[in-house]
Amino acid sequence: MPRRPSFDKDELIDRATDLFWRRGWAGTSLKDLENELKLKPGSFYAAFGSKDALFELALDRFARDGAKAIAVLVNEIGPLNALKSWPMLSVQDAQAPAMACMLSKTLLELRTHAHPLADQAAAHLNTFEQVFADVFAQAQAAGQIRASHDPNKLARRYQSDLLGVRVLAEHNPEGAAEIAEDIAEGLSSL
Amino acid sequence: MPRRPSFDKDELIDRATDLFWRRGWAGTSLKDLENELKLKPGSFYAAFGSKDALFELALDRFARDGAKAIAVLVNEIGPLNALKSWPMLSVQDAQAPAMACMLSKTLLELRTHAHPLADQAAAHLNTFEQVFADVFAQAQAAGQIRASHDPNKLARRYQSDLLGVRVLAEHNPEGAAEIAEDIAEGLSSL
DNA sequence: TATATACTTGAGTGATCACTCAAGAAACCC
DNA sequence: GGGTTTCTTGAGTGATCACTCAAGTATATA
Repeated sequence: MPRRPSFDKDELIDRATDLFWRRGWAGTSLKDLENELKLKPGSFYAAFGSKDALFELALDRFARDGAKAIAVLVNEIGPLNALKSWPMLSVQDAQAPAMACMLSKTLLELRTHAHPLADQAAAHLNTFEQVFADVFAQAQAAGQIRASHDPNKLARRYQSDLLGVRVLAEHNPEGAAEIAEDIAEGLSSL
Repeated sequence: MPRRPSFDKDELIDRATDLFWRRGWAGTSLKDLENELKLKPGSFYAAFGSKDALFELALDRFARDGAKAIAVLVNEIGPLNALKSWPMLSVQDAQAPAMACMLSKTLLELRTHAHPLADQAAAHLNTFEQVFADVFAQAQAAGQIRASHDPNKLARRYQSDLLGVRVLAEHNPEGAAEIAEDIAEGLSSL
């Protein structure tokens, strides 16, 4: 009996994620979303409920895709090589809407407004830290990194380095590539 | 013959800088500024011309104050100790409106909109990189860091580390303090 | 084909955005 | 104190914000 929607909701979330990542929360208007998703306001609200609800889906999508990419990389080239490659990949992804991490952009934009989406971004960042800690632990288990290091602390420093180089990449891509190389080299002496 | 303004423009710029640093560009409305600066719209526009013009003054103020603080620190405790202290000071400044650097916040918020203020922020970041390079060079001249290192590259990596730890500090102050300590320790082995 | 059940449309909501401007108030020189 | 000049005030500008909703349309079952 029901009429079926003419769009693939999943693909719409992908497109919205790109838009939000590039333009930020305040920088993306409903009109922008309507144009990008080819949805009239009524359909938009029927499908997603609100701009913030869609932004939350976009944060989840961004985090899910990132975690998946890291897992694939670990599987393909091993934990240490994955950690060494990731910074350069992050900083040189020509397809990415922005160099900086969407989570850090959201955190910086909304934290001081006490907006729930900032907490959501922070939670995802913590999850990534745990993901990195797991990969460091795997590298230790494989004898690639000395067991005396605390994988949680390595992960925290790694994430800090990653956040920094991705901010740098926004205005100095070449410099950022150099630093990404440095970060990778630094992992060799652990 | 002329009536003199009842406010100290310089002090108003300080207050505006705090507000912009905390809330960001889109997150600070004219109404916010009017409340904070106790200025009616007419006076505001007579004094500053536009929101963007004041934001530009605020970026300049932020950069000037930062450069001044670093210079004072170098003068008081020497170049290497200044570099070692700066990350922890940045991350633990209880008076600061936000942990993250105002320049990086502005860059991330406005770069993808091709807003002139993003270029302004990027230019200030480059200036800071040069300031750090000078301090590294001073540390080398004082024999505190090996001369074989390229001070420009050290400065770039240092700034990347600093940007990262200040983003981290937004949602994990304790972790950020640990990393700030790490960054300082890393400078000892140069 | 008739009917039920969605999905789609787009004009319209009040709120807020950055900003303007004309009129009034205050300070200075003579 | 008169006259000039500037500062201050605040109501008001059109534009845009996120969002609503009633009417129209398409699709599935019966």
